[in-house]
Amino acid sequence: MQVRDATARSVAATARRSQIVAATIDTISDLGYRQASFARIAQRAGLSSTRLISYHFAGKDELMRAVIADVSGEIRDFLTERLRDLPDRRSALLTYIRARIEYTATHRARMDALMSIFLEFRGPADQRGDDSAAERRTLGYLQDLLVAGQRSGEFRQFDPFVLASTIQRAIDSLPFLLRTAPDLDLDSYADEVATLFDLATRKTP
Amino acid sequence: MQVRDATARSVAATARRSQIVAATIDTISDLGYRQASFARIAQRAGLSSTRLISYHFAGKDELMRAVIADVSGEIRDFLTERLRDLPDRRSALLTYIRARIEYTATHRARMDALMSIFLEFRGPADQRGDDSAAERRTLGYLQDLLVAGQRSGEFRQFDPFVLASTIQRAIDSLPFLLRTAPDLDLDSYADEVATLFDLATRKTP
Amino acid sequence: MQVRDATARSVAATARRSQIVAATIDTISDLGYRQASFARIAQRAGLSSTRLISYHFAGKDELMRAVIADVSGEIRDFLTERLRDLPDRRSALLTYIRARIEYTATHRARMDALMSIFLEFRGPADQRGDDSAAERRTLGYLQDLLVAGQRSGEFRQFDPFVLASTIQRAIDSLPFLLRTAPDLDLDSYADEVATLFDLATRKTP
Amino acid sequence: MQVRDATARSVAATARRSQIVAATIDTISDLGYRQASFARIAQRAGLSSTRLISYHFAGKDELMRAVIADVSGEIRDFLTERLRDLPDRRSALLTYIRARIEYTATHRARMDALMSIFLEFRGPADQRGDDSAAERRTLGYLQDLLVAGQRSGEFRQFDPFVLASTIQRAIDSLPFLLRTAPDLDLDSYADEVATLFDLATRKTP
DNA sequence: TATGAATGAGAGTTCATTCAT
DNA sequence: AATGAATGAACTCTCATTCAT
Repeated sequence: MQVRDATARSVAATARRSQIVAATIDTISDLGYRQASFARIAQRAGLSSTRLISYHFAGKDELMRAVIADVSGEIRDFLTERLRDLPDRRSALLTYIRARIEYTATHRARMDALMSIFLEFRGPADQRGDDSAAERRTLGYLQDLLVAGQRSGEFRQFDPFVLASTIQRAIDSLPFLLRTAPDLDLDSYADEVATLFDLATRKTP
Repeated sequence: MQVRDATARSVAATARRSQIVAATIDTISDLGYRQASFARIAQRAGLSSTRLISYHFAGKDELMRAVIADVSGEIRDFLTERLRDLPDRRSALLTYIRARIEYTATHRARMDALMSIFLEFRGPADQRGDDSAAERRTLGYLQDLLVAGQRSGEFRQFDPFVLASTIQRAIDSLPFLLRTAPDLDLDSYADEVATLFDLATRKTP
Repeated sequence: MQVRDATARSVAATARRSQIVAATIDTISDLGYRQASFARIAQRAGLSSTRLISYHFAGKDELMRAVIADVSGEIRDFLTERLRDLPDRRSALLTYIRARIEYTATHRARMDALMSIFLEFRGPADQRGDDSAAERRTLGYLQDLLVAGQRSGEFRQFDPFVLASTIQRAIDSLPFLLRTAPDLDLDSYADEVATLFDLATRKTP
Repeated sequence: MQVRDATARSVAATARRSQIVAATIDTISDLGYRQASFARIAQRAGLSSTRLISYHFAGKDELMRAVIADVSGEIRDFLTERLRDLPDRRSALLTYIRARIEYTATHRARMDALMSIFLEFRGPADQRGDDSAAERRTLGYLQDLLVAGQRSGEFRQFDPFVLASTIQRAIDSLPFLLRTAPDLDLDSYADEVATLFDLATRKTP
């Protein structure tokens, strides 16, 4: 019998799940999604058998969804905190960009794992429509922000979808960039990207 | 004895390799990298056994490298043709962006497969250093272009690496964007992206 | 300490056992014996863990034996009631056939489960000798009846074992027949089978 | 790559498949369907790994279908031979019954395996509609025979479906009967069953 | 009377690759 | 240039059961 009902779950079970999720994140970050088998995750978590993972998660998909929920929930909280009380859309946009980059900088493994999973799930095209909910939500936030800024006259006229996508990709791909260039100065990187999209969105004088 | 030396290869062998490479591209594009097993590729190529693939390619890696060589070679030719005789760096940048998007639009499966492979190879960090040669070459071209434009005074001062990366990602991620939005109008998409990066690079008035 | 001695069992424990037995019957009837795992039975019984089943029953075999006892006891009572005060063996035989079919018609799930278990238990030849006690008992009843009828001159001379087996199978297989033909008219089915075996057993004129 | 196309298969592959099918029949007959795992079948066939079974058969279902095809094909040939040139329907019916019983007597393991598979496949109700094709074909033959005999005036009026089912079950259950009574005299068994259904079908004088 | 957590054994299946011809 | 047969390793997942409380 497995523990599948998220509403009622014991403290011990929650702790185990967290432990497994953490091991999963580390494993994916180090070895990539494909190498992150139950066996390797169990090994890293110090578990004697993969069976315990199957016990706590209905399957690999549910485990990955748990990772997504865990990380993207944390990001949401982080962003919510940072995006509070901002005077205008331009500040919101630039803060969003900087905050996302900062989070990536300070949570490399988590972001790396999250993006690896997204890529993997997006794999067999259209097949996993529902799983990218969190992703679409974020894209939606950006798009809404851009539209609002256009309406308020802060931004020039552009296609909000294209801009939002481009911004999103620029940030989302940072974990992969960090693999090739782990010593990248992320402060100046954030400055550059913020400036880049500021220039790309502001009303041309 | 197997045929692995590219310098001396018969016509028949070359044809077989091309056939397998084409089937690989289609399979990856349709099912994603992970589902693109030798069995599925062989099936699509109409081969009775996976053995024939192993015979012509030393391993999965070599097969994927062959796909990369095939597609990125074609892209290089396409770009070389388009980027000839341009008056200035700005034209070169915008033409590069438009040309890459056009190529993606007219060769969806090829680009999808190429990007899927790049992502997969990039996976187990640092492990596949050599395989992204083609990728770095492209990034290098963009970076050189941007640096030259800055020197000539056409572009503002920015970090060429960051800009080049962002442009690259915006274009590279198009195949994945097309999975979610296959009906995207790629003409206007090209306009938007070109404008975006024009504004982001030009000297602020 | 677990409760396995049928002689002393509390009301609550008995109720739980009945609940589990009922869920087992439904599960087997719906999904077949093989799919009737503890997990699925627990789910249907509304239990949070398979542990509770293991607690009340020493193992899967004991659970199945409980189902057999439950259902075959009910059948025995039903038949005892119907077979009371019959004038001759012929009436007894025809009434037995009709009563068994009627019980099957009005207790489809129970009979389906019972027969599924019998078939499963009979599986690994000779291995489960003791479990088919109830089955042999029924066969014995039929056989005794036929022998008595032959002695009294009501039936012709035939091998009582063969006849009893054939009658038994004709009735026992009804649940499986109902899977393929759920809309079978069981009244006329009973008529046909009763007539069939009446003709097969009566003294040829 | 697996061998799945029945039309073109090498001699060696056919031999291997036959060997595996034979081992499967023995295993099922000895241990029952459930215990007949690939591991046990491989062991009995003298193969070093279960992998070879998976290589020759797409899955467990295909293996079982191969067993069904093998055995039921043989039965069909056997019956076709026996049922040739019979003067009337009554002879056909009695010959059919005797021939089926004789085949069962002389091919116990094969029939045992066949019936075990049928029962297993029939398991998850309705789910495997197509697999019992061979079964329905046989039932159809019997039913047609009975109808023809009624039209020609050889048989009394009864429901052909009920009679056919009962005859079928009486014969099909013989392998299971043989498990409990392996020393059953099958010659006299055949006599009894033939007489039984002769009386049950003939026109009452 | 009941529970959550954990377990070892085994299942079928997929994978890229190799042997011998 | 090509082939059929075979392989070992690894995969996720299910099973009934037991431990400790």
